[in-house]
Parts: sequence; C-alpha cells; structure tokens
Amino acid sequence: MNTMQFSTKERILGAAEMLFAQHGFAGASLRQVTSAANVNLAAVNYHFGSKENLINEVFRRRLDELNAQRLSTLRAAQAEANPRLEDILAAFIKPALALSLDRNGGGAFVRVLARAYAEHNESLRKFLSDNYGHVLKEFAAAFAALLPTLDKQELYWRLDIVSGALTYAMADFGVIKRRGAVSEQAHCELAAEHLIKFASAGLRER
Amino acid sequence: MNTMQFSTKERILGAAEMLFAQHGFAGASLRQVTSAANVNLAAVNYHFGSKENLINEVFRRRLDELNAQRLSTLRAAQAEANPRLEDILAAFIKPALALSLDRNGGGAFVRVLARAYAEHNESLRKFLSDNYGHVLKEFAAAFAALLPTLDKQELYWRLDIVSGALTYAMADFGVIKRRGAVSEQAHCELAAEHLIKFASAGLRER
DNA sequence: GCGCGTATCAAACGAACGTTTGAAGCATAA
DNA sequence: TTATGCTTCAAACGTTCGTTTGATACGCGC
Repeated sequence: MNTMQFSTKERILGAAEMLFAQHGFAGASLRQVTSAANVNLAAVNYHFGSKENLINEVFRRRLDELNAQRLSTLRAAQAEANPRLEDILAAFIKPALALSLDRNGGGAFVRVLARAYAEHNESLRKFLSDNYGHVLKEFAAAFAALLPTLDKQELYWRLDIVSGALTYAMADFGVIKRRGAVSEQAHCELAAEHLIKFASAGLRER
Repeated sequence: MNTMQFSTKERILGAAEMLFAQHGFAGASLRQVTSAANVNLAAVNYHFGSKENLINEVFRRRLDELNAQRLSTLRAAQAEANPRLEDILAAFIKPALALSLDRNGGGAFVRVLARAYAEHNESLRKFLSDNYGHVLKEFAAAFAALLPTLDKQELYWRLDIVSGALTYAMADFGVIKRRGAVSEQAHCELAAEHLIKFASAGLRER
C-alpha cells in the first residue's frame, strides 16, 4: 500500500514543473528534478520514457483543465441573453490568470507556459496548437459575433495582441510588484480587471 | 591585415545571437556557436572570457542603439507643439519593432530578448533594468503629462501591459503569419500601427 | 511458503558540456 | 633576422548530461 500523499509520478511532475519554470527545459537537469522530487534518477525514464516526454506530460496535466474551464465559462457567457464583450474576455483571461493561484504549483506552470511561447520549438508549438487550436477558434467566433463591423483579419490581429498581453501578465514579467498588503488572490483579480478593461477598449476601437 | 568583412568577435556575436534565439542560452552550446561562426572553440573564452559574458555582450551590442533611438525619437516628439499620445507610443514601439528588420540579425535578437524576459534570470533582469530603467521612467513621465487624469498606479499597470504586448509582437509569438505578398518591412509597420492604435485606446480608457 | 510483475535502487554508460593548455601562426618593430 | 604580442589551433581537462543496466525490494495471488 502506498500511504504517501503523492505518487512518484506526481512528485516528478511537480518538481519538473517548478524547475522548468526556474531554469528552462534545457537548463533543468533530470538530476535536479529527481533530487527535488526525492526519487531515484532512473525514475524519470522508467515512468516517462524520456525527458522530452516528461515535458509534454507537464503540459498535459494543466492544459486539459484550463482548456475545459475556458470553454465552459465561454459557453456560460454565451448562454446569457446579452453577453458583453467583457464577459467573453473574462472567459478567456480569468481561468488563465487563476491558474497562477492554483494551490499545487500552477504559478510555476504559467511561467513554464511563457517559456514554451518564448521557445519557438516546433514540436511544442504543435502540441499547444493541438490543445488550444479549437478553443481559440471558438473564442474568435464569439468575439466576431459581438464585433460585427470589425474586419476578420483585424480581429485576429487584436486577439493576438490580447494573447500576448495575457501571456505576459500571467508570467508576471512586468515591473509591477505586488504590495505586501495585497494578497495573491487580489493581485490576480486586479490584473484580470485591468487586462479586461484595456483589451475591451482595444477590441472595440474602430 | 584582416581582409575579412567580420572579425572573429563579430562572427561569434552574430552566431551566438542566432543560436540563443533558436535554442535558448542553456540550449545553445559553445561548440554550436563557434562552429556556426567558423572559428575555433577556444575563441569564445579567449575573446569573451566565459559563456555568461558572451551572453551579456550579445545584449549590449543591440540595447545601446535601441536605447538611444527610443529616447531621441521621444524627445523629437516632445519638441513638437502638441505631441499626441500616439507619437509617444510610436517612439516606444517603432524602434523596437524596427530592430526586427535590422539587416544583421536584429530579427534574431528580438527573440533573444523575449527569451530573456521569459527567463526570470535575476542577473539578466538587472542587466536589462540597468540599460532600460531610465528610458522607461522618461516614457512614463511623457505619458503622465498627456494623461493628467490617469492615476499613476493605473498608468504603470497599463504601460506594463503595453510592454507585454510589444515583447510578444516583437518575438512574433502569435498565430498571425505574414502573407507571402507582404514584405517584412510592411508587416512590421502594420504590427506597429495595430499595436499603437490598440494601446492608445487602452491607455485613454477612463 | 513460492512465483511474478511492478517499482526502486546504486552504478555505470557514452556523449556532450564549458573551460584550459601549450604549441603554432603571423603580423609588426627593432 | 630575430623578438614580441596578439590570435588561432588541436587536444585534452574534469564535469555533467540523458539514458541504460542488473540487482534488489515490495505487494499480492496462489
């Protein structure tokens, strides 16, 4: 019987996520990962086959849930009588920013995600496109319905800008430091609020 | 006499920039760099002392010029009778996006820059802050003068968002692919135009 | 008890890493 | 020519990398 709270696989995934966020995929070694996870070095290749596959599993663990949350929030907003632009934006932005509040290392994952974007690694981009492609399409359609006068190409440009700002905000690249008095929760909600207001104005601009 | 167009140091810097953009700082080895630069492996340590110092020099080569361009463009805009918000934004955005059109690898550098942001490497952040800090302050003051009713904290939030979108746009993270018929020059100008319009609306929002 | 599949372990593998070394090349000045 | 200083070179340094191996430990049906 395994009385431990987390299995070997789970502990490896958590440690890998943290160290990939900190040092990058090439920069974090399996020896660092297994040491932080308190497992044997060989455990990675036993449970995941290779380092590259471990990286993929780190993504899958989080993306499936974020994926589902965004879509369900979007559909809930669309079910309303008169959905506002801000609601659609919130459905896109808030689940992502909320991920950084996740109790078990979600904050590390958003930085891993930002790294994945920064790396133009083709296999990783394909992986993200496979997991996100249909989500982005659905959001684009929702925005198009609310902005009927906006050219399609123009919309894609602006959604691209929103994604950039969101990725940036998620990874906390910026110079804005959280004040000691403000909780992480509040900081995240503030960021979402600012981002939504800013983006809705940018999207509506004619 | 050295009849070659580029010195050993310059070729190393160019190859390093390209490979750092492609594989990251940890992912690109000095053997790859020196091989691409067609110089001996030992040349890096001879001319730069270490890999870490080579990374710093890759940044310095570009940042000094970008720095100067942004400030001179900003001051030219401020010298006008009635500077518009869009002009200040252009002074911030256009030199950065134009860097990606630089004949000698500027396009690679902007991706290196995006990587540097994604990596939360403290020494690198300090380096960037040392090189950019006073520039950002000057821009913030210029924006504040044009948006007198905007709260200071609010302004910082929004400038942060602009920086994120710019970094994102510079590195060409997005899904928007340049059409074959559109030149790089035109693509860059389009990106700047969209970004400026979007950001000015976001900044003006009350 | 025994046998069997899963999981973990210490140890080692070959390859690639950043760095160092000492000799060789090659201009310029004496 | 010889001497000098900067640069380049092949080769090796010791370390760390991802991965593999074969032995050992554990849990469970028989």
